[in-house]
Amino acid sequence: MIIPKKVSRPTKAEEEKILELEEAKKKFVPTVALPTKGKKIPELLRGFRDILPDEQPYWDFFRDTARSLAESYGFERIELPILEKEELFIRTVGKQTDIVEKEIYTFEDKGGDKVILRPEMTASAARAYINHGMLNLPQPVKLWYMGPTFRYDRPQAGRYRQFNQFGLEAFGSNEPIIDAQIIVATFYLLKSLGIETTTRINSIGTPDSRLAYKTELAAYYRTKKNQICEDCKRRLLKNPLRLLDCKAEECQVVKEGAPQILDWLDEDSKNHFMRVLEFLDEAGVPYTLDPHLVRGLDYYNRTVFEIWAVSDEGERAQNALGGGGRYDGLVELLGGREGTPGCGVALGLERVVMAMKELKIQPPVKKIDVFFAQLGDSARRVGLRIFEDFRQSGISVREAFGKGSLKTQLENANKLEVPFTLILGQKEVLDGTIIVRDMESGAQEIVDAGKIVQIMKKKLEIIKSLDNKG
RNA sequence: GCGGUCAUAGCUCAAUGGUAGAGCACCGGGUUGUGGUCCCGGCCACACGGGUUCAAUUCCCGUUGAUCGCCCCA
Repeated sequence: MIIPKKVSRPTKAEEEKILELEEAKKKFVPTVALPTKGKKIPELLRGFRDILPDEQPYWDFFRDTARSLAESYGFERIELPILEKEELFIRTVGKQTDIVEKEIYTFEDKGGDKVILRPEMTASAARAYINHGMLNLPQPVKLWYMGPTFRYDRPQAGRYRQFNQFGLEAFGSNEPIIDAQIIVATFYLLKSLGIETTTRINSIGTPDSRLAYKTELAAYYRTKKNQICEDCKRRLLKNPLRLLDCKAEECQVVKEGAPQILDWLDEDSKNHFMRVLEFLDEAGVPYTLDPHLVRGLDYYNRTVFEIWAVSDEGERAQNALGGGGRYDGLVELLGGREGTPGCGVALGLERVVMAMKELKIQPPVKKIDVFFAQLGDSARRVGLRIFEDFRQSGISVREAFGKGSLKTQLENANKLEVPFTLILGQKEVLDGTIIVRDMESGAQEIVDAGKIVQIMKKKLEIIKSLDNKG
């Protein structure tokens, strides 16, 4: 026997009535959006994300490590505006680059200025160097920065439209040791976080030699046009330097016979590069020579490099953690003193955090010392003051004033893995006492509420000294 | 900007052409004020829009988003 299941669905007439009602609602309550059948939930912009509390330990770990490391290498913090004049980046990053051609957020502000959400920070740093006459400071001027940057790119793992960069910049010295120091500092920064890296490095010489090489390379590839893949045919027209990056099998033979950029370097650049490598050898920092490495920003010259995580599973990492190089023409290009050299690196923080997670690196967690549990309003009132006493004496304390039952509060305390919970009820308030519960053993003692901070201080010290021994 | 894959609770995953289940998480309870285990209950979802159909979470199309590759980069 087949029993058709009854499906309730409004009839035409009913449907019309519903529509009518909804229209009426709109008219009567014009300021309030009424939830209808399709709930409208606010959505994030594509490529943007929230960094939630549970991810913050990774970020704190990075921030703390980066700050102390940068400063121990003599870099000083600079904060740069998020919005800059569009022109700044078109001139420096390069009009033809993908970053400027398709990835920048630009708009006109109310005053009619063409502004841009910064796609990177090196240009801003150079601008600041000029604006504030930093050429009068002892050179090199070494700066570090951290903050959000924006590129309107297609989002992917480790690639967002708003992402955070950390960077080091050194202006005013063309010594190869500066290039090396920046690479070394970056290496040790990531190492301190538990990420082993290797640096792919190359030299692209001066703009002139680079151009000459590019022409030569294109000429070579043009003679082999029928042996290369479709992608490469496109690259040949658009960005010949990228030809050397091709992974297609049919292109490998052609690639091997291609001219090498190192052969086209001028003597000074070649020398400079050799000395950078010598310094890296001396520092014991691993690197791989990568004659195919080119960078997409116009301002680079001589040394260019990328930082890659070394992973056990071979080449799983798709993205470099960071990159950088020398930009000797940048300051002058922006109208600063002729011949002011510079060199820097930038790390993509989302990528660093991603690497930490993949490598299962545990960031240090800030431990809570004491949980304060309360029962009833009088206990809460006293609790507020006790909480403040603890906070001011540097003991980290957590509470759950919003909770009523002791059971729930102890559950919270348990999840936080605190060593001690303080329990304050009606009775204790009247007696001027407070219960101290050892969460591991469950042992409790009743102590004088007036001395609670000193008592807990002692107990915590004992625990800490035991931890250090064990 | 181009191509492939995908979209079910806060998370991880089921099932189904007849409007959906679990585990974890969250909230509450297992008699008076005691956690880590256990038991009970509650909350919460078919991304959005359209089409085919008596009926769509399921099939088709579009949108949005994620993901992988290209491009590029951090």
